[in-house]
Amino acid sequence: MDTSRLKRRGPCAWELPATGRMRVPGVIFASKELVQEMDDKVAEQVANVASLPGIVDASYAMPDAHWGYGFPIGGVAAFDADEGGVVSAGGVGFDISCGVRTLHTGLKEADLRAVQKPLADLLFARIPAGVGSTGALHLSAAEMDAMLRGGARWAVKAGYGSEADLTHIEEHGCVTGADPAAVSDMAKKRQRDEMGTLGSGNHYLEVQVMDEVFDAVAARAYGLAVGDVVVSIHCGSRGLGHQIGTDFLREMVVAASQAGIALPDRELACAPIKSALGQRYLGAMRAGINCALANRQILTHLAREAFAALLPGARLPLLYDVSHNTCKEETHTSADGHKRRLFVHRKGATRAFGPGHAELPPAFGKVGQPVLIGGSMGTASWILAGAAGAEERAFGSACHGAGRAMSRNAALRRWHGRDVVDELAAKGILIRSPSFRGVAEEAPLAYKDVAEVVEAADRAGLARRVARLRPLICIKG
DNA sequence: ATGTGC
Repeated sequence: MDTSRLKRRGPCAWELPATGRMRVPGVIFASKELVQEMDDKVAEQVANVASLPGIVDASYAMPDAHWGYGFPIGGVAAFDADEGGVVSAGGVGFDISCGVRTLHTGLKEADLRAVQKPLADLLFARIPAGVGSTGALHLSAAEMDAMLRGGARWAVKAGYGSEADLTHIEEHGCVTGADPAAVSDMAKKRQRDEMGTLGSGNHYLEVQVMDEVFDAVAARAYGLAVGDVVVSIHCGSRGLGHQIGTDFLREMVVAASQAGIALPDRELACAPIKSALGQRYLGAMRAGINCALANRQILTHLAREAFAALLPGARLPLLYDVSHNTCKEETHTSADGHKRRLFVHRKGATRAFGPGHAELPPAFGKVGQPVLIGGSMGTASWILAGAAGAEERAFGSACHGAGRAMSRNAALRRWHGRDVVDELAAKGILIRSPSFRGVAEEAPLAYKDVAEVVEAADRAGLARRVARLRPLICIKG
C-alpha cells in the first residue's frame, strides 16, 4: 500500500483522512511492515465503506485486512439507524458467523502423543468435512425454524453438549431477533443435511498444545497452562449463510439505488436499517448466526465422542466461542462522548470486549473476553484478550487470523497437497483431509505470519496476547 | 466462504 496518503496515529494505527465522498476517516491498525504489504485495494475499500450513510467515527481495518467483497476482510464499521445508517450483506460476509471455538481437554501433550494417530483417524472418520459434506442430522421444516431461532441453545436441547457450554458462547449461544421467515426456502434446503459439518477452505478442527504464555494472569483466568492440550473448531453457517448473502445482496443492489444511496462499488449494496429490507436482512442474518452457533455446538459433541472413545475420562469443557462475520446491535460510546445503539459490522474481525464488560462471563470479567485467532494450517494459533480501551478504538474489535498472502491458484501452482501433508507429518503434525487440492490451497506459506498480525493487534491496543497454540492434529475441510 | 468458475 502507498503510505504517503496515510497519517500515522500511533505505532500501529494509520489514518486515511476523509476526502471526496468519505463521511468519516479510515483507520488501519497495523505495523509499518504490515500496512506496506497490504494491497492498495484495502485502502480503497476502507474509503468506500467510509462513504456509506450513517457511519460513525471511522471505517476501520484490522492488521490482517485484505481485499474482500465490497468491505475488506478485516473491516469494522458501525452505523447509527437514526442517522440513516445502513446494513450491508457484503459488510457481514457470505459465511455468516464464521468463527472459532476452543475446548479444554484436561490433557497434557504426552497424553495426546500416545494416541495421536488413532485420534486423528477417528476424528477424521467422525467429523464430516469438505465441499458439500453432510451430517447425521436431517432437519424437518419445523426443526429448521427451531434451530434458526435457538442456535446452540437448540443444539444443547437436542442432546449436543450441556447447559454449561452456553455461558461460554457470545450471546449465550443464541442471538435474539432471528427471523426464520426471512430466510429463503433455498437457503433452508441447502442447510437441511449440513448441520454438524465442517465445510471446506480454511475451516478446520485442530488439536493443539499451548506452547507459550504471554499473559499469565489472563491465561489463569482462561484455565490454561503451558503444555495443555485444547481443541479448536473453525467453521460457520455453511450453505445457509452463503445463500442468505446471495439472496439479500441481489435485493440490496436494487434497494440502495431506490433509497438514493450512491454506491462507489456495487458490492457495497446495502439497505437503511430503518427499512423493511434492512430489518428482513437483520432477521435472516441473525438466523444465520444461530445456525453457525448450532453447527459448532454439534461439532463439539462429535469431538467429545471421539475423545471419549480413545481417552475415557477426558472432559472437553468449552473455553469460549467467538464469531468473526457478523453485524450486531451494541451500545457504544462514540467519539463525541454519546452512548448510543450502533449496528457494528465485523467482517473477518473478532469481537474483543475488554475487562469489565457486562456481557462477559464472570470468570473473564477482570481480563476481557477471549479472542480466538486461527492460524494457517500447520502454524500457530493464538488466544488474545480484549484490551481495556479497545471499545474506544474500534468498537471492541480485533483481528481474526493470518490472512492470505497468496491466491488459491498461486498456491496450487506452487505446492502439491501430498507433499504438504508429508512435510507436516515429519514435524509431528497430522493432517487429515478429503482433498489434497484443498491442502495445497491452504499451505502454511500461502498465509501471512500470524505472529506479526497478533503483535500488531496487541501494540494497537485492540487485544493483548495471552497464549500461543501449536497444532498436533488438523482435520481439514 | 460456496450444491467452488457471469
